This record gives sequence, structure tokens and C-alpha cells, in this order.
Amino acid sequence: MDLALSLGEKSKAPLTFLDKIQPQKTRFEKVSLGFCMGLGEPHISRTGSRSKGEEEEEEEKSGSSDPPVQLDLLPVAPVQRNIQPPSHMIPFPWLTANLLGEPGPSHKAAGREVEVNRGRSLAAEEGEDGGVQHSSPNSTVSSLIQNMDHRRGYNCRRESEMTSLLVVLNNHDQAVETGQRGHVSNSNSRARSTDDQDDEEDIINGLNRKKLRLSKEQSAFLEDSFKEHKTLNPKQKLALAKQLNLRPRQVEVWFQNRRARTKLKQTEVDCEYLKKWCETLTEENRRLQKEVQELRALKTSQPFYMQLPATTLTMCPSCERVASTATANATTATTTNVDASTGTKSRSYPFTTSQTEAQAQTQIQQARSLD
DNA sequence: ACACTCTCAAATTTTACTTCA
DNA sequence: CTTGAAGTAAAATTTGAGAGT
Repeated sequence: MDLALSLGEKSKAPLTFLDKIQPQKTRFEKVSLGFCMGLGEPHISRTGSRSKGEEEEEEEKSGSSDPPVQLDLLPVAPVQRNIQPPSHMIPFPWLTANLLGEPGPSHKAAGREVEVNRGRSLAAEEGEDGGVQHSSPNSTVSSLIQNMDHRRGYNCRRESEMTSLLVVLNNHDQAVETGQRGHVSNSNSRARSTDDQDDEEDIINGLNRKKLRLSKEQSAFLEDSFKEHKTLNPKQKLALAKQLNLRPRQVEVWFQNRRARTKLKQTEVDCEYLKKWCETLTEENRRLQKEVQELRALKTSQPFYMQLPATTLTMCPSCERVASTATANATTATTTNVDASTGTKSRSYPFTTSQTEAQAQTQIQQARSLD
């Protein structure tokens, strides 16, 4: 794919292939500043392995190659647009009104529902059938550029996006010319995987990839697969993609998102648990503070323990809470209490007022060990 | 050591879909 | 019943980092 971008006068496009473009007088030619873009049919083999002869052969099969197109976008100039039918009426929304208006092989697809999730593969088949493979570039160019901008393989960093895009494309052309299709070395471009090449093919095919909802069956299958393994190796990914008729990249993304969802859910569960635990600890702390206050009050107001009636210190083994209860009749028998919050049973351990707090604590420890 | 490829997590954006007034 | 706004879930993208070659 030959793509040239230039800012300024349209005739100053730096790429040589633009020379092939028929000089077209535009209505806006007098405007000196604009955005010029050229789009030409690739001279490259999409697989990179085919010989020039094969390419020519294919070119012959598909008929004459589309002429390169130059598009001039001007800042505030009123651009006359073709009125397009609503997208839902177009079986292939990425097709242009021009193309739909023309009788041709692509019309075979018109009126046929596209199986949504088969996007690429179906489209590829259509392309092989002489279908939509090279849709009219005119109105797809802007969306193509938009997509191109987001492509991983042509990932443009914030600075000098367009410049880097040009460099990438230039390098790409050079690589192709030297028969080195594949990796394009550029500091601003990301590493390109086979999926990226896959994506690039889609761009070449003129497919404006939309977000696709996976079918229930596909989701269920992926879920089952996710239960087996949270990550995929390349083989598994390819197999799944093939089985589900998805692109490997889609499978990869699904697993990434699935992992993220799992983690988020787990975080929410953990958060809820910690929240409850925190509430419990706060409540227990409050009770203990109260207990300490009671004991201190007891100690200061009643220095002569012997004069006091027996006090029963109650400890709940589950929450290890100690409560002092002054009883008129001290008893040595243990009583059973039920903790309303936990529903666990606890026993009351009698202490006499003659015991010091330290002694009481010792008894508590003993009681704990008994329980 | 360096460049490159691949994969992943995290954050974010985009979009299809649902709910509700 | 229709419509549009708001909300949501999920697909997709971006970015940065680490591991392996």
C-alpha cells in the first residue's frame, strides 16, 4: 500500500508514486495550505513471498489495478460529500456510496447479511471472489487513516505522528523493494507481530474494522478455554482462533481482558472482605476500650476488693472478649452464653473480687487454653 | 551490549447494548 | 410505541515493561 501524506501544498507530496497520480485540478487548488494524501495500489506482495510474476498474474486476475487516488483535505473548505445511506442499510458499512452505486462484483455481497464475527475471514473470502477486496479508496481513506493511526504496527507516538507514519511507510516501501517485507525498523514504530501484518492486510483490504460482539457460543468456548488455562501459548491461540473463526489477535485480546476482569472481580471481593474485617475490628476495639474503662473504674472506685460482691468476668472464646458483671450472688458454676453476632457459644468464668486484674488475666489465659 | 520480537498488565477509549424517563 | 440520554459491559487500543533470541 502506498500512502503519502503531506502538509502544505498538495503537489509537494514526497513519495514518488504520487507522480503516477493524474494531476487533478481541484476546486480548492488556490488554497495554499491543506492536507494532501495519496493512496495507491500496492506494488507489493501481501505475503511477501510471492514473485513479481505471481503478483502480475494476480493483478491480471483481479482486473486492472485501481489507479492511485489523491485526496486533498482542506481546513475549512466546504467539501461536497456524497450522501450515503444509513449504515444499517449497507451490508458492508465500510463500502463507499460510490462503490455501492457502481455495478460490479462487489454487488454480489449487497443485501447479504454479514456474519458479524467473521469480519475478516469472510471479507477475505469476498476479496478472493473478487468482492470487496479493494473498495473505492475515496471515502474510505479518512477512516483508513484513522485506523492506521491506531494500528499497532503503525503506532504513532504523540510527537510527529504524521512524520513518523511517513517514515514508516517509506521504510516499508524500501523494505518491499528490496524484498524484505516484514519488520520495519523505526524508533517510533512498535514491533510488528504477525497479527499486525494481519491487521495491515485488513487495511489493505479496505476493511474498517468495527468492534465485534462475540457470539454466545464463541464466548462460552473462550470461557471454557479460560478455565483450562489463563494464558495462551501461540499454538493454542492460533488453534482457538481457527476454531472460533476469529483473528488470533481477537483471541489474545479476549484473554487479556478476561484476566483483567478476573483480577478486578477478585479485587472487589478482597476489598469487601477487608471492609468487613475492618468493621469487625473496629467494633471489637470499641468493646475492648469500653472494657478497659470499666475495669479501670472498678479499680479506682473499689480499692478494697474484699468488700465487694463477687464479680463474674465473662469471656467469649470466639471473640476473646472479657466482660465484668457484678453479681449479687457469686457463683462458681459456669454459665453458657451465646454470642449474638457470631452465634457461637461461650462460657462464663467466675472470678471473685479478691482477685486482682492480673490474676483475672491469668485465669483468662488458662480458660483460653482449656477451650 | 544492542536490536528486535513477543507477551503481558494497566489504563484508557470506543462501541454495542440495555434501561428508563 | 418511539426516542434519546445515561449507564454498562466488553472489545479494542495505547503504553510501558520484561523476557527471550
